[in-house]
Amino acid sequence: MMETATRCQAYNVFSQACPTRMVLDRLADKWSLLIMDRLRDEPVRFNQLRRDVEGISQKVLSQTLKKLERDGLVTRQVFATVPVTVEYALTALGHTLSNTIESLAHWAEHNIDSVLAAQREYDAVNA
Amino acid sequence: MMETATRCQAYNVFSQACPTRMVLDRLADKWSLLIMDRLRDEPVRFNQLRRDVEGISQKVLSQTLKKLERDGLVTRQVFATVPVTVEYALTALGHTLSNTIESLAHWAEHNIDSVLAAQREYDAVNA
DNA sequence: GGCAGTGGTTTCCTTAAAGTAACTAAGTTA
DNA sequence: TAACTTAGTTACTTTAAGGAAACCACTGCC
Repeated sequence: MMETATRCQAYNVFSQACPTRMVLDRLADKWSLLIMDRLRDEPVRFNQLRRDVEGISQKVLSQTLKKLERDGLVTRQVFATVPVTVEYALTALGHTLSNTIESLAHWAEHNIDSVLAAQREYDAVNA
Repeated sequence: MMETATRCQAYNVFSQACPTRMVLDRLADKWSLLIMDRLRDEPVRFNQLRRDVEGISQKVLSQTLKKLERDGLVTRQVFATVPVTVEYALTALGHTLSNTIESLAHWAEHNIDSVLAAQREYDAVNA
């Protein structure tokens, strides 16, 4: 039986049944955060997204967008132009999450040098 | 040739060579964020961590802790007790990151219901 | 001597995520 | 008519992550 979000919070985030952990699991893939970050400032079309998020394949982009749409984080809007235009954008819910994602990105930008230094030091000691 | 963090920031986070993306990649596994969240308030011993973070195996816990230690986010301290005690704790760097992790966890706690509702609606439409 | 507890490592296997490439469809241009 | 664009899907393969179980060393306890 699934616990409610409230119960989960009252117990612990580390429980397997906790929905919070489900969300964390969902975002912890290779591309979701990157895509949401790209959508932060403006709606972006499929192929533009594919060009901007370097290295992602058509298949995985499509899959990931579908998941994000299913989770209510992203909208998909089709325009009957020729060729057809499909625009992806963050929902209101998606925008509330993107603030956190941005702070994660900021952390990475500001601390990447410390992380790389730590890695070098660790590797030197554990040669 | 590896770009510097500054160059990366000036260009874009979405580039494959960007170190920021390396950090995002590293954190986007199944357990890292969860472990760091558990270490947030106090140092925790190996087996305690294993019991608290439900579902993680001994091997994966050990691997993940090593990665976090290598990245300079977690320290490992051995006490010569019997049986031996090994305590894991966040570094100063790790603490700066844990604030962001906490906000991610908060987001999940507050919005899980919206996400689940969106999923139900999506599944109903795409039956 | 044998079991318990600590904190791991090693091996083997399964599974899920991701990559590659080819294919579709609709319409526009040359 | 053939090629190009958009936005995908499908089939197949590869890779990486994770899980299961057994093993190690150390020592105290009974």
